[in-house]
Amino acid sequence: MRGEEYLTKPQQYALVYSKGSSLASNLVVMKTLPSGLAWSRYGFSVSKRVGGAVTRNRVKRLLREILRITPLKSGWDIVFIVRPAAATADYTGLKSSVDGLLSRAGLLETEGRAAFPSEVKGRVVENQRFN
RNA sequence: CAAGUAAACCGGGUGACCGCCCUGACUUCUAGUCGGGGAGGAAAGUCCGAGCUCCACCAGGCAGGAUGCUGGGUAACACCCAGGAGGGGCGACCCUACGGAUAGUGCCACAGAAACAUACCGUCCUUCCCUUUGGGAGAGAUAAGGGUGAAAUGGUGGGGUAAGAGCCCACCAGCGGUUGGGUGACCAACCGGCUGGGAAAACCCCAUCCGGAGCAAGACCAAAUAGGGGGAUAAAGGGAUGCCUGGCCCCGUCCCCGGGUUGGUCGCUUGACCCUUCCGGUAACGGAAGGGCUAGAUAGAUGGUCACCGUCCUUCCCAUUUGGGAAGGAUACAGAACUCGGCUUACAGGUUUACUUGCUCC
RNA sequence: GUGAGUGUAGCCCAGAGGCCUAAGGCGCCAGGUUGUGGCCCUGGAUAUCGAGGGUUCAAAUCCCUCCACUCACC
Repeated sequence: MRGEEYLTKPQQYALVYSKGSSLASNLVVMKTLPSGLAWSRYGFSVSKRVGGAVTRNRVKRLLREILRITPLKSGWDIVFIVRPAAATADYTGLKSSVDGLLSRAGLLETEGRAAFPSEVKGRVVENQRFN
């Protein structure tokens, strides 16, 4: 798999965990960190508490499909941490949950800029202060 | 028809759109176009056995571990097949850690006289004493009966005896021997004497087998750092990795500290492989001929959204012999990571074959 | 991938074939004490010994197979 749009190294995950800001729903927790790159990268963290190899693979495939369709704002590293409740969720449930989180963070390409430009700016400044 | 036993197998299908990984050809210039392929019977648990790679090579001993009726199969096995013995089931059939307890050491709580060599209550005989019915003391015989226990030294019946006892007899169980059958485990017949627990999933003994580490093995390329400090050493030291010994080969060095690296390619899928037919073998399996190529990711591909059809269950309606229609629900266990052979465990539902028992009809 | 370990009451734990119907501490309940509460005293309840099977006369303990969890190494 091409590494351009994905987070692959453990160090990258550790950076987002420690310095990123988080938003949560009942299915997933989203951690975001501005990367300064021209594109956005994302990754998934599905622990064994979610289920066996089959259910964990299925959750990752669903999330990959959702993020393939969804247009993202560029310049962010995003990690989705899956909660055990997502094991029984279907595609539409996960999609609404992820879309809700992304729009709350203002990372959707179309909606985000138009709806909450000021809040997005504020969030970026806040994150940079952490760095 | 019902209940069951044993084997083998399937484990959703078709279509549309949007995607992922590998690969062939073409275009061209590093992205497209057109093809081809893309999870399992357990891929799982990681419980065994191997291949492969490295540890320089070989042999022996100790320790440790594994296996444990017999014969065969296999690359090997704790697996498989066939057979024996024991046990279970009316039966088809199923189950079995199934070597050794006179090689030794230790254990068997409580109860009981006694748990390994013992005599409590008893039974019998005899001597002495108490004047008698009877009682007491002592010497001896006995292992039938009582009682305890999970277990008490063959069982049942008869004879026999002072009372008893394999003391004797018949049958049964066990042991030993002879003969016969079988490659063997073992079986059958006959004879003999009369026989003294359990536990080796307590330590152990016997027989057979086993070197260690693991694809993050290992090889190559690129990049980067150091070319340092300390110690041990020349008839010694080191190089196998539980310990020891011997041989042989290699190194002139070896160990510690410090420093660097987590990129890429190979290994990586043609293999004890799969299918068909024939031959040998009771079978596991082996041999021959012909045909086939069947996932290779690297934060880890094999997916997502729908539509229709299957299969099963429930309810209702039509029909009342099969069946037809509608609505709702269910559609399992589970995801390759070096590769095989097994074992074990999980699994909605279904198919086929052979057989057993019972009921009914001809 | 390899190796090691743990599972016993709500929690922490003892046990090492028979005296285990399982000890102890914290917690819980009831009573006493106190004007009330705490401390204290007395009594009590709470355990399919992770699950299943086997060996044994007898298993929390020995053996086998599963399940869950933890740790170590590269």
